[in-house]
Amino acid sequence: MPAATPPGRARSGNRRDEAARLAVLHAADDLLVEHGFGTLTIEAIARRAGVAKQTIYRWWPSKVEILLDTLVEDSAKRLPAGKPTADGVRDHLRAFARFLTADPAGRVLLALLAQAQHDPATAASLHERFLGPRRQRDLDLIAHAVDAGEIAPRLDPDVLVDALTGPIVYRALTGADVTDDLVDALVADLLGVTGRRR
Amino acid sequence: MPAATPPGRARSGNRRDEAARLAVLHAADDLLVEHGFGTLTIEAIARRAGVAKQTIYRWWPSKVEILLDTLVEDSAKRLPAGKPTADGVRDHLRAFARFLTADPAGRVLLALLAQAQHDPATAASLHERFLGPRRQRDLDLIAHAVDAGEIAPRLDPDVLVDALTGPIVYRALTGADVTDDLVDALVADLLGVTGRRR
Amino acid sequence: MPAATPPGRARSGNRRDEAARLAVLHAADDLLVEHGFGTLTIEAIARRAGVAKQTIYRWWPSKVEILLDTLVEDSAKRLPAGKPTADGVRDHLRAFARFLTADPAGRVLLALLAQAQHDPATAASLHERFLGPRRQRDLDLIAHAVDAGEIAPRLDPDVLVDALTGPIVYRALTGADVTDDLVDALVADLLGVTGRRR
Amino acid sequence: MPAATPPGRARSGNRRDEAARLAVLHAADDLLVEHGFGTLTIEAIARRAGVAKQTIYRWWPSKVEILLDTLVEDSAKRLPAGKPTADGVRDHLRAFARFLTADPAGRVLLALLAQAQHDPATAASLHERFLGPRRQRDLDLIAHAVDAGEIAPRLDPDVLVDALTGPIVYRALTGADVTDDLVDALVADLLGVTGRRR
DNA sequence: AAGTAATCGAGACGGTACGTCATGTCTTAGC
DNA sequence: GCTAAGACATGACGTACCGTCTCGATTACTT
Repeated sequence: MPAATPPGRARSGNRRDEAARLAVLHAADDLLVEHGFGTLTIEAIARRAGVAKQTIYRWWPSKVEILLDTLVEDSAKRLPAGKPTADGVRDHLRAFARFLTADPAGRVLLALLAQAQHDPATAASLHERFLGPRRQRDLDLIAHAVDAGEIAPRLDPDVLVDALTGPIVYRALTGADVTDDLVDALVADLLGVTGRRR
Repeated sequence: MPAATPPGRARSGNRRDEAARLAVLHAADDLLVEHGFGTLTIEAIARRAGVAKQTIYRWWPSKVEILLDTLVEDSAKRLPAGKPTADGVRDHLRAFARFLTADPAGRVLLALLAQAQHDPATAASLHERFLGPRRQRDLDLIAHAVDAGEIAPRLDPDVLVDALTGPIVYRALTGADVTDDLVDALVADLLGVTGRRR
Repeated sequence: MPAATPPGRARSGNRRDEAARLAVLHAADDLLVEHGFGTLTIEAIARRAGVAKQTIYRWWPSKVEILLDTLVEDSAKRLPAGKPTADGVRDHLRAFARFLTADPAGRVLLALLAQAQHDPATAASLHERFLGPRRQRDLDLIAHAVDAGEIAPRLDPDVLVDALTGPIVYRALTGADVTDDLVDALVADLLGVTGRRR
Repeated sequence: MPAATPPGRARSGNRRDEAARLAVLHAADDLLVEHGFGTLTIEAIARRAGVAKQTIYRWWPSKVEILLDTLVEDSAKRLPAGKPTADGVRDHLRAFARFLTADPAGRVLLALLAQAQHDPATAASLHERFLGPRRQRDLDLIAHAVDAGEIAPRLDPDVLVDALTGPIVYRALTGADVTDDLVDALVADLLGVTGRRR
């Protein structure tokens, strides 16, 4: 039966095992959500993923990079680019707030932001692979909205991004909830919405 | 010579050794600043402080509580209450920004905020001993300034506190600098300064 | 009851735990006999002894030194000094042959002699702690027997010791048995027994 | 140019590669002499021989068998059969002593004899491929010399072989030197040389 | 003044996880 | 069908800290 699924252990060979890669990412994600970063050890990930420790060390330099991989993949799915309108910016921030507080992948971001305080290498990776690109996208979004005459913020764009993102992240970090009302209030106060949209 | 200082090891006895307590706090602080939270172990603190491990375990339930002790003591010295004027609020935030980015004790706060993401017990302690009291003092300060007619914010006080604190903390967390200009811009945009000021 | 055995866990403190020391020695001995040197790992010894790995590393630099400890202690019990007579030398060698082939501690000696081929450090330790002293005792025994006129070997003492020990060890190493008859034949041929004997 | 030596990697095909076989044997031999048995790993042999690990596993069941191959090939070259005279036996033993102490292949024999203590499979292979045949040749040599009236040993041939071989091997195992004088003394004392010699 | 109690430095203990290495099995792909 | 290359599960290595414990010395409060 040439086309049948090979019985038992059937992958492996000379090339990277995609199944193992995914098993590691999912195991890391699950363990983080279930037991927190503190007990998230390489050994536990390996056990949970049914993968050898060495397979993890072969492909990832640290558990932080595993989490970054999951963050980058998950955030790409869950955080689509916003439209350059006042509503678009508001929805973009609402989605980010929900991501941080309700999505497992948001827990990953908070954990990495935390770990970055303890470890410069984590800080560098996090900036390069997530924070930097995201900030650039936010800046672009705002610039486009300004160009379109949708918003007229009084603050410098570089400050504005942090004035919007900072409170949301800070609330998430301190365990407070981040409601749509809160996001809307920030948007209303900082964006200088023009025209018909209140 | 019966009254002479005994050579070598000389105190100890029935009461808590204040010198040991201070040695532990300073050792923890120093090690955090020098090598980061990652390598901050109880054993390293004990070594650096010249104290037995058990002496630490007798008085502190975890290294987090050691850091909280240093944070509470240091922040009381470095973060005096602000005056309920527009300038007072501005200075208060400027001092907080400087504390976070330039003061060793600020590094402790960032480390604890980070650790709180990994460990609920840290989160609880940090709220109870630092974040809660500080937020209350911020709310009081703002309320007094509003009562005095110094400021007229459009945002709800509870949101306002995070709108001011959040960006500062977020910048510190991401390693960006927090200039007086940035603080001033936030203050100007969010506080609705009245009267002679601006 | 002041003389009673302390209840529960009663050892430890800042002094070495004799129970742990013995547990390690016995575990090593047992595992060697049961499964051989190849599977004798520090981890297995720790598991079997119910002891932490670090406790082993604290006191022994390698598994070889553990075995040497058991060898030295056991051989002292099982290999009493012989009397400086022709019969004494014969009994001494018979006991050694039995030790090598039938006694678990003899297995330890063969394993160490083997390991010494693979590792110079083992060779050095084995000489210092066992082979050297034993050779000296053999030389003394022979010298006394010669002085007493009990034996009159034609070979130089230094050669004689190896001429007697070598065949016994070699037979043990190659898995052959070492009978009393074989020992007696060697003794008869090499010792030049004098006087009333034979 | 079809007949030219292909550049770079060039042989292979569907027959066993003799060059690879020799490379493995030499690599094993070299590594044993250079770094000892302890660091002699399959991976190291493969690296040194410039051969894939699997190529080794395909042809040899263990590193012991690799060494046995080198031992059998080398000892055939370096240990010619002795002549059935008193001098022949003496020269035979002198050559064996030199083989053990000075020849790399002798180191291989000692290593295998050692490994045989740790592993019954090694013991079996070593007996079958080296020790057994060699013992038989020794017995034959002695029997012929006795028949020829060259020697008249008092010991049983089976004991005699070990009485001659044992001390030499034992000295080699314990790192002592094995001089011609020592061999000659043993021969003189055990062989009962007759006739014109001595 | 003797006894009691809590402190301290020291460090051994049973554990868990670390990151590295070698094992022997397997697959891919070139010749 | 052989080869080199190398991914994989397994498991031991020796190290670092964990948090608990026992020790012996020291010093203060009790009677």
